Amino acid sequence: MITIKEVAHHAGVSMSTVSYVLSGKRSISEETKRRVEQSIVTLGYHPNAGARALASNRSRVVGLVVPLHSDQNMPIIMRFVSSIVARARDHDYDVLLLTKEAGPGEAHRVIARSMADAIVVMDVESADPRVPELRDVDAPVVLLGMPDDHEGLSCVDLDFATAGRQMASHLAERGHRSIALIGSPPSVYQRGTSYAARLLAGFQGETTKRGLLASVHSCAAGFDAVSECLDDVLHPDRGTTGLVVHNEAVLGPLLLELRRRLLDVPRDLSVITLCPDDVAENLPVPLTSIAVPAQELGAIAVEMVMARLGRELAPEVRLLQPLLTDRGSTAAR
Amino acid sequence: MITIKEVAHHAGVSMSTVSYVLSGKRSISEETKRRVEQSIVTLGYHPNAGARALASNRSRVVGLVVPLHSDQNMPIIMRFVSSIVARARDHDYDVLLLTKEAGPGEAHRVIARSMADAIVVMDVESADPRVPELRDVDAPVVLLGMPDDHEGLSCVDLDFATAGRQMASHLAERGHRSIALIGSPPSVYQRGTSYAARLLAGFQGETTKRGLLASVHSCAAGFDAVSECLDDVLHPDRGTTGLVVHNEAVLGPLLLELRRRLLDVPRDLSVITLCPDDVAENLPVPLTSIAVPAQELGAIAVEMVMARLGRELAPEVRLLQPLLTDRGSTAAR
DNA sequence: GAATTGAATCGAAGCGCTTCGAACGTGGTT
DNA sequence: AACCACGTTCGAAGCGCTTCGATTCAATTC
Repeated sequence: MITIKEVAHHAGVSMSTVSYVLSGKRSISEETKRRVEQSIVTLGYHPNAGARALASNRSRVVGLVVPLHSDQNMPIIMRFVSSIVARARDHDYDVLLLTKEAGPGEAHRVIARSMADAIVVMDVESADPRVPELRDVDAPVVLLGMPDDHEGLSCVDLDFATAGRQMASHLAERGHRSIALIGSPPSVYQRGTSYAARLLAGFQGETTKRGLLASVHSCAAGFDAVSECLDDVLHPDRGTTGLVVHNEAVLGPLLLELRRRLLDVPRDLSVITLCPDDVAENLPVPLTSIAVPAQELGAIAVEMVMARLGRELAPEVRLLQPLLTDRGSTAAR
Repeated sequence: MITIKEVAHHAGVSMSTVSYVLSGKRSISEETKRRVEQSIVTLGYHPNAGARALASNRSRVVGLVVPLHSDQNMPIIMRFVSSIVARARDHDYDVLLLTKEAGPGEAHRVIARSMADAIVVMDVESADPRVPELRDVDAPVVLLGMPDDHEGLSCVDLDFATAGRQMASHLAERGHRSIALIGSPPSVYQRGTSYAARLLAGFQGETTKRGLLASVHSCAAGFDAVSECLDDVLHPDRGTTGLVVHNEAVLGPLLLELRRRLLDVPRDLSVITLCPDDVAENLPVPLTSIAVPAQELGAIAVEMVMARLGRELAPEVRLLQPLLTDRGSTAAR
């Protein structure tokens, strides 16, 4: 193993000079810098992370708590992970993989052992049991998702309430008077997944305000469940003409089932949804949708964490405003 | 931060004694051990990972290279990740998340810097460009998947060739004389995904040996692609009566489309597939299938890596034998 | 009773790096 | 000519841990 000492010797300078060339924390003459960099390449030097962490009190690692068993939405979780890793690497940070399933305390463990400098937590729920523990973690923590009680914690999330409102408005403005929300399976609501509840609240607030007829349906994945759900949604008594779907897993089967029933989107039924853009684009019928900006949310989480590494910064909640893309799946009536 | 020194002082022993209590590498009297452990709890001591790594030359971290942008199969990738993290934690190891997309060299970087003691690489392809680089990594490396040229490398994978053979046999033994394989989209074969090619080879070997009529179809996800593919598969000239599906994403639409065409499984068409057990169980028609033993493969990868940490061990290829579960989706004819 | 053993513990030398204060020129000020 | 300031560089003191003799002491052996 090549050490900084050998590099120093090879370049004819002291260890500290090499260190300063690497960190840029003190000015070094061009000539010396060149020589040192040359030696580093020639010898194939790689700084030892442990030694660095020990001396500098910084591991250059962020811990990421990922829900690995989550029943659904793996692809979208991966988008988050992917953007978080990429942004962290931009800051020359690595990512330590912690699992939600391993329980709380994982975050505390890696911080207490100085394995990581900060923590990002994904898939945070309304009454997430991890939240209290996270408050006690002695390092910057950023949550992806917003628990009900987020006092003293930094969070990033999509503004689901506004998204709910916006989708309801979108239909209302096109003259729909009776609309339905197809949401996640009951388990998601029971678990108190905060985003589902917030979207629902926004949706209901808006429909109430506008005096629309609104029904809400919890729907599991699977073709039979979807078909059953549609029976309910489309019951003649309701006169439903617009559909808000907040359940990615259901979109494919739903559109198929509508086709099977010879119902055209948007002629017979307007549909708007919340899902990643490329999903909305690649459905049998492209859907007007609000995007889940996984990339941006991940990037912001990393930015927030990095900003809090050096200085003491107040906790902050950042709600990304929803962005609606019209793909023509909603019609006026 | 509580250090080992403070623990030692609190317990009235030397630092080394505390260290030996923790590592168990030398015998310590019951009495002393008790006192030290008590002090550790009282003071809330957590060993500093960097210092430990520096002194012991072991980071207790394994690097895991994950394909984060992979077009498909995120859920199954997560299963692998999940089992790898869990098994690594069993060995008191943490997992550093590296992405396939960040390029090769990531593995080398973390090893050279002593950020990790070993590397596990997922989603290895036939002619994986990472393979040559991995040979030069100065640490144990285990591949999940088997590149064509795996000399000098340790690999774990399902025996896809046998799986292909086995599925063909299964249908042949039930009297099917003309069968079809529905595989992954062309991109997967072009990319040279090793498992797809191996399954195909096994399938073709077996059908040839048995003198069956066999057709092979590459099929993209999406309902239209599936429908089109079925037109081809079920063309009357072929007389296809049995279907082998090696493309998880296609299963749902496929079964739906068959239902739409009023074809009953297994009465009109026998179907057998390779996918995780719970997927096979939860389809509209439960399918007879060969399982993708993600848990086991992940666990074995970790075992292999751990076994190679201390001693020098020869590279090894381990192919898990396929396990077929009959769910009644294939009939005799 | 001296010598031998082995269990239990201690002390100190690193592991490879960062960082702080000091030192050394050099050039510009007074 | 003495002084200061500044840009560069060096030396050394840690950072918190592991590990390798060395030491101690009691139990055993001859």
